[in-house]
Amino acid sequence: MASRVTDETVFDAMLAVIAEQGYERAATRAIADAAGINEATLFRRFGSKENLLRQAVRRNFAGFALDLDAPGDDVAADLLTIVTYYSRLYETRGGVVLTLMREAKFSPEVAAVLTEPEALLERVDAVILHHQRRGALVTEPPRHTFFALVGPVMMRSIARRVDQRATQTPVDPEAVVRRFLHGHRPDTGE
Amino acid sequence: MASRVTDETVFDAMLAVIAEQGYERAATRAIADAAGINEATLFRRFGSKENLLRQAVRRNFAGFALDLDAPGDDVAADLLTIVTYYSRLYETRGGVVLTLMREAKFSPEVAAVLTEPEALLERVDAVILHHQRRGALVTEPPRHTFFALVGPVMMRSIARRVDQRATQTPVDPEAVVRRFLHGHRPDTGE
DNA sequence: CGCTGATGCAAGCGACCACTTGCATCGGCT
DNA sequence: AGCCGATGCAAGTGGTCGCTTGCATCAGCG
Repeated sequence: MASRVTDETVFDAMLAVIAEQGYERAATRAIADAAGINEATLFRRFGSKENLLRQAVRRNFAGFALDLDAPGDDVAADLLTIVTYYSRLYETRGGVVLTLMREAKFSPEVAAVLTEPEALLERVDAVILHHQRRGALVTEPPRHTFFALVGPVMMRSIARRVDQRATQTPVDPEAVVRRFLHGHRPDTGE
Repeated sequence: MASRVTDETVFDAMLAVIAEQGYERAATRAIADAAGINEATLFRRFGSKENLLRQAVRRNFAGFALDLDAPGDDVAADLLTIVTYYSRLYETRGGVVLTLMREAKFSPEVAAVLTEPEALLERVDAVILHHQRRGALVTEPPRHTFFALVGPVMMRSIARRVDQRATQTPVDPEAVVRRFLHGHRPDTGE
């Protein structure tokens, strides 16, 4: 009874519009149109643009569960879990994620919304620390390790959206982990 | 005669405002204030916001020359040149570069301005290809190599501006290249 | 000294946008 | 059937912003 057009539809519409316009440019009118509802309805249902974003982010990234609770003896396996998660995220929602990350800098509105998904990073930190202590990874601030691991994935996602000539090939998480662990020299014993 | 406030001052002001506000939010009024001139003067001198951006970018990134014309036998040395260049760029102008890259996606105005600095990437491609053919690098699309190399640097620059808890430590280009070539396993012979 | 051209100032125009409001409509519920 | 809440529609409000304009000022140059 809530509505003929579900909230999920509106969330998807919003994320889609943000992906191609950015948050600020994403006019509530355009979001409403994309969702197939009236702009007034959108405000009656969600109150404000910020609140709509918050709900959309929450509902969308809650689904992306990262199974990281029990880091084991296998570095490669754990890193693969991480890379796979982020490459899937960037593959499906890359436009939104990057836009929001950037826009958070100057929009407290956006920043406030992003605090929730950021909690995920702490769990990643823990896993990396675990393997550093085991001696399976170079010791350095875990965020550095994280950036080195995920940076390539993320840059390809950025490039796909900026550069025409960039590869459209999706990232191969196994290759990323292998290169990360063994380096980019050919035939180094892999 | 030209003016008491130089064009360079205005360019710097614009890039500074963009770095913290983004291009769209960077109000011409705010730029003019930051430069210490009147908004009307700004338009009389530069015509439009887009043209101002173009001149600012041109003048600012022309200075960043990349010395890459003669790739040699030393992969590490050539990669170091590349990483050093980009880490310097992100260090000093990271806020602007990333913002513009992202905003280019939905603003043809910005995209048009960025075509010039993009030419640089082709020279980087050539160097990477050269070393791939020499057998010093894994063979893959050169842009992939580039992303894997520079991704970590760039992500740290992004993080510095988004995450409070991120490292403020500047990137060490030598370490980046070493890890890139040899991987993140400790003591792999290096 | 008188001209010229670049500047500052203040006001305004037109466009866009988040958000509101009043009213008619329509669907499900009792 | 009759009610009620959610919707669509259209118009509007107030704010921001790119850009313009008219006028006064001020510096350099002959």
